[in-house]
Amino acid sequence: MAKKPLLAPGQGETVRREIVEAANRLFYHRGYNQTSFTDIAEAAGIPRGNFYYYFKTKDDILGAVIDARIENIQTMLVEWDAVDPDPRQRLKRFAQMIRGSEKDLLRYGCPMGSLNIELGKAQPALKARAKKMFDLFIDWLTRQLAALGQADAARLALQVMGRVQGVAVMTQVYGDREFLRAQLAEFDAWIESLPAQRPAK
Amino acid sequence: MAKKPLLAPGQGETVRREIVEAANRLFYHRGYNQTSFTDIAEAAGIPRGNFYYYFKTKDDILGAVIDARIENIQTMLVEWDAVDPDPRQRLKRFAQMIRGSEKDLLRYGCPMGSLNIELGKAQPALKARAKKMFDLFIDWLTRQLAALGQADAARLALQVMGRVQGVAVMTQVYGDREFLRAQLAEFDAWIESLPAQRPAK
DNA sequence: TTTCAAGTTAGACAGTCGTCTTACTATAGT
DNA sequence: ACTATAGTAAGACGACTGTCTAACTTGAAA
Repeated sequence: MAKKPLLAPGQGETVRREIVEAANRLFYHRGYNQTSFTDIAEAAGIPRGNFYYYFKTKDDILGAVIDARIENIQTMLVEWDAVDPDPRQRLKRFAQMIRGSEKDLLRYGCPMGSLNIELGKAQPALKARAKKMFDLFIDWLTRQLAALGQADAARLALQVMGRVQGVAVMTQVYGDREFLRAQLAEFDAWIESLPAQRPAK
Repeated sequence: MAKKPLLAPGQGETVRREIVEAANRLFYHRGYNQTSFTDIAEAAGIPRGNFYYYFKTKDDILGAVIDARIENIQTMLVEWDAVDPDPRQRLKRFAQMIRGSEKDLLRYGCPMGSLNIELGKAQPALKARAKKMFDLFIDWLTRQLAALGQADAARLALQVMGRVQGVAVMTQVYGDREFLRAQLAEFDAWIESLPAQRPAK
């Protein structure tokens, strides 16, 4: 519900954002459980004590981080939809976005996948929230594939996402940028190969 | 080199094995960084103090766990090769193995993938060791695909492994056993579709 | 029977973790 | 000028972390 700490529409809102940004970065780079309050406070440039004013628990921070990621994804997807009316071009933009984060992918893997895997091991409540990031992409992919006339677009979207996740894992495990590029090229080709219209029944 | 703590060919070797087994299970279920010495000692049923006699650091335990996993994988692959001379049947056995760990996959993801992702974030030395588990499968897959006459078998093996990893991630994220089964069925079909001989040049 | 290494056990160690309390400063409305 | 409130800052809290020491028990060789 209320995202604000108590009832403050003041200046501290920017501090709060800085904390979330720092935590977001650290959770991605080191993992959630491997990031401490002290780490975040240092990265955000605020004393550790000030923390509790904005977030009561570490889980709260993760909640805020997930919310921020979800919002970022949503804005991104809305923008894609606004810029490209053609679902095929939108899908290509999706591949392009992955290319754009090549460097991070090699080092840290997929931010959604790695977080979900970490939380899935022993923090079911937190994982449930993190899963929503996937939902956004899956729904968006489903819509694009359906617009291209694909039957069973939802199932296909899951498959596509799975393929992307697999590529992300292998890319991080082997630190192989060529593999990533080749797989993305294949993905592009696959997008091209999709029929333009609903196939004749 | 020396796997034994000092120079002991005595009884404590079984205790050592129990520690490694308990750690192996816990690292899989909770993650490496999320498992404490105390956890392992409790699970292995030995007092915490006895630990240091067998392993000097936590990293040492992980090393032993990885070694154990590597040995398990190797024995498994050798057995597959011994039982089935046909590479196609061997590949199906690979799919069958994944089916057999459905329950664990749903809850904890792929033990190789999740460990590599966790260690890849900030423990490069340990990750390098964990990567060897992947190497075993990749090499084995390459051999089977080459035996089936596939050109560029190594690249294809990477792709297959990537696909499996992607399925594992999605399976854990969505806790969807039907998705896993469907994907494995498709994998089986793909294996069947591979040409029996080297294609005419 | 003595000896000595293999293996066991309890607990100390310093550091870090997430959490929380308390006192402080700044500022805007009255 | 006074007051209420938003926000800052320091540091204590008990629990837990990985590591390490030192005293102990066992069992077999000498």
